[in-house]
Amino acid sequence: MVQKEERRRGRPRSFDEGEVLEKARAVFWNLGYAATSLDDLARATGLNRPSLYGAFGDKHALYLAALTRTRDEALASLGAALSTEAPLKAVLTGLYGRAGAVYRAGDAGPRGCFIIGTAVTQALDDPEARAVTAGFLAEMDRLFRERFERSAGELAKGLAPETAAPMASAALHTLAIRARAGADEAEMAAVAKAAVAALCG
Amino acid sequence: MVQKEERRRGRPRSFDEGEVLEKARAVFWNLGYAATSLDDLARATGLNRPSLYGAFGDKHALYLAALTRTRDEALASLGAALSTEAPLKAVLTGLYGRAGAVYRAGDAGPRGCFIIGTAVTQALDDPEARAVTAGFLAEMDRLFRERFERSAGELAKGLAPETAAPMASAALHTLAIRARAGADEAEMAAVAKAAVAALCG
DNA sequence: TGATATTCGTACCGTCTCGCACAAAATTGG
DNA sequence: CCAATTTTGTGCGAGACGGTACGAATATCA
Repeated sequence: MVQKEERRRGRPRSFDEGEVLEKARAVFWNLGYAATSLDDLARATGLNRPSLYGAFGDKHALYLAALTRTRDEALASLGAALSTEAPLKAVLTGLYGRAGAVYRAGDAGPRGCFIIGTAVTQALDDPEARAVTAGFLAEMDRLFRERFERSAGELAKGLAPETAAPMASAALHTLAIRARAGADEAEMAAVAKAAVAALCG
Repeated sequence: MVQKEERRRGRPRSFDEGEVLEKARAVFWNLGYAATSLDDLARATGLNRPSLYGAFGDKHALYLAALTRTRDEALASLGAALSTEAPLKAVLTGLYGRAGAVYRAGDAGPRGCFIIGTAVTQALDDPEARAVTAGFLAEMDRLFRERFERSAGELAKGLAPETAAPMASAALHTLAIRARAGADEAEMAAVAKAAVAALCG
């Protein structure tokens, strides 16, 4: 049974935590961690700084919350896409196409992948961001590898699952980078097609 | 004939512009553009802020100088590596191995590629950084493609030069990302090996 | 209704930020 | 030796930064 959240004692919150986190993430996504100020976040979420602070802790904690949430959502989405039992070529084509569309979206220009576009920069000086990033990359490799093991016959000749997996991840990485650098739809499609060709022959 | 730099009128500079640029780049490389302060740069270079300002302009101009210099150096190095006429497999293996070593170096931890690790984040809000990044990516693709066209027979069966090129670039991108996320030498080697396998069969 | 608990909004603190003004220092030209 | 020119270093100033104290507001509990 679903545990109904019991009413707490004091003044109720005037915002939804999830929505706020999403709006905050959008700002981090556009500007990166370091270039985002608490004022930017307050403006975007509609909250003022003390409320933000009370709900999530300081700026770094808020960023980490957005980061881990993104990691979970992205991996869930990737896992779902890879669990469909269509031909591998079709699965990958659809997957890369949808990823490219996400990477090219954004209110302030195409913004790539949140983790690759912001956490990688942050990773050197921020052990927690680095850990999330490393876990994200490893899990991505694992999901690809497991799918490739289930349909190894559809890989390009001579390509083992554990060899194809990091290259399948690499295709997503390069799409994320190229999108943020301003690649147009044609280039994104060409890269996606090249990845499928290299992986499936 | 080499134009001897004639002595200028006033007080001579007490520093070498190239060395300063290199030290400044190291700071940007570790922290990213936004998280780097002029004080950080002054401390690392030994100059004080007004000298830095006088020689390069503001923080953004200094970053762009470091960025374009890195682009030029990296592309020259890649071009040189790809112009050796050894077997393609050997060329790529050596190239990815050396790139991985560079990406794993750094006084404050493995720092990846300067452009991918800092300019990609910056790209969304900074048209000049985005332009340098986009040019870097395009030129990289071009260098790979031209080399592949010269030795198309060594590519994996069914892989065209213009298809293999973006994936060869993607391998460098993923190496840069993984290094900054803390990948150990074994993972870097495995990814490099996987890239060669996917490209050369 | 009154006590308690939680959140909200203003207002503020100390610190750091970038960029520059200004005078001293160091060199060349005459 | 003096004028002209350029760099150097101190030091400042206006503003942005992250973070918090505190009282008002809004809810539940008894």
